Amino acid sequence: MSNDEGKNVYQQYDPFQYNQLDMNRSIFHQQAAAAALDPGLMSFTNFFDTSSLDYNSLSKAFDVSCCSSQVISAVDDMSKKKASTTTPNSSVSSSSNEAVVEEDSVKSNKLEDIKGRCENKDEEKSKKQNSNLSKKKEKRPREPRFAFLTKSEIDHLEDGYRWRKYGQKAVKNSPYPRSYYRCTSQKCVVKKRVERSYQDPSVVITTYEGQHNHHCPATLRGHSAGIMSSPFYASASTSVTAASSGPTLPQELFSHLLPTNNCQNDPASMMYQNLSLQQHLQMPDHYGLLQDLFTQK
DNA sequence: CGTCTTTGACCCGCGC
DNA sequence: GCGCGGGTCAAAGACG
Repeated sequence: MSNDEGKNVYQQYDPFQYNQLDMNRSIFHQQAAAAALDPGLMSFTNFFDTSSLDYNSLSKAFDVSCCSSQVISAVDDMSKKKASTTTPNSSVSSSSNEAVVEEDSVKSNKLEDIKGRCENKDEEKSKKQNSNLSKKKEKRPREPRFAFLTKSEIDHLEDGYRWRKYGQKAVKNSPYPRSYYRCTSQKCVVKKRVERSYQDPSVVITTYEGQHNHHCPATLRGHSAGIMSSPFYASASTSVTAASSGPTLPQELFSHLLPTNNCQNDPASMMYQNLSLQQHLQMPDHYGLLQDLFTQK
């Protein structure tokens, strides 16, 4: 690694500082590693296909734009909802962030409104509702959300964190249910939804909401700890240039996505080091991993 | 016994 | 106002 520029690139990201690290980036690594681990999983081949993705939005959604904690929406809730009525699971569009902010204040007003109305309800129900409302009093802004499309037989992909399933719902127009998971770590409010695409049952749609405020738990089944170390694309450093020499991929994006290479003592990590990003980009048979990303108000 | 999943009920927002 | 769909709660059961 004689390239100073590359050095700087690596120094921008320390995979062991997960409490500082936004989830967006880590999930990217995890999914990437998962894709490398399991040949049944998708690679990033079409991830970088420009047909449907704006890389500005992409980099923002992954919070790769340095220190921004705010994820700019690629798809807000309303536009997503409308799109999903016709083509659920496949909508990709963009919207203004201002509109999202505006929706915030409107909703908070509505909340107050609803709170007032609920006061008149009967005792038993109001008991429960009051507890719910009191929770909602603390105007908890919706966390940014983003989704992954992953080709996998497994519904719930290991991503390094521990999740507790708290719900499952049938999805309209789909024979496959949607599962709701919450991060088991205390004070961590990250949630994720997992559902299978009805259009392509081999594709799992995982939607993350929020950012982990803790380290990735070390007590992972199997190899996930290694995945979390994210050495996966260590050798991709040499591929970045090639990848970014493509039509649209900004090197900056890659530089933020690439982890530092300080996990060499992790055997599980080592196996990824021979996989370059370029290799993945040259696998045309693989389905695109990330196709849709969006935030909600 | 602690942790996790299952599942029916419930709440809420939205469109009609 | 009503019905629908998404999201959440929480009791009960399964599991290690």
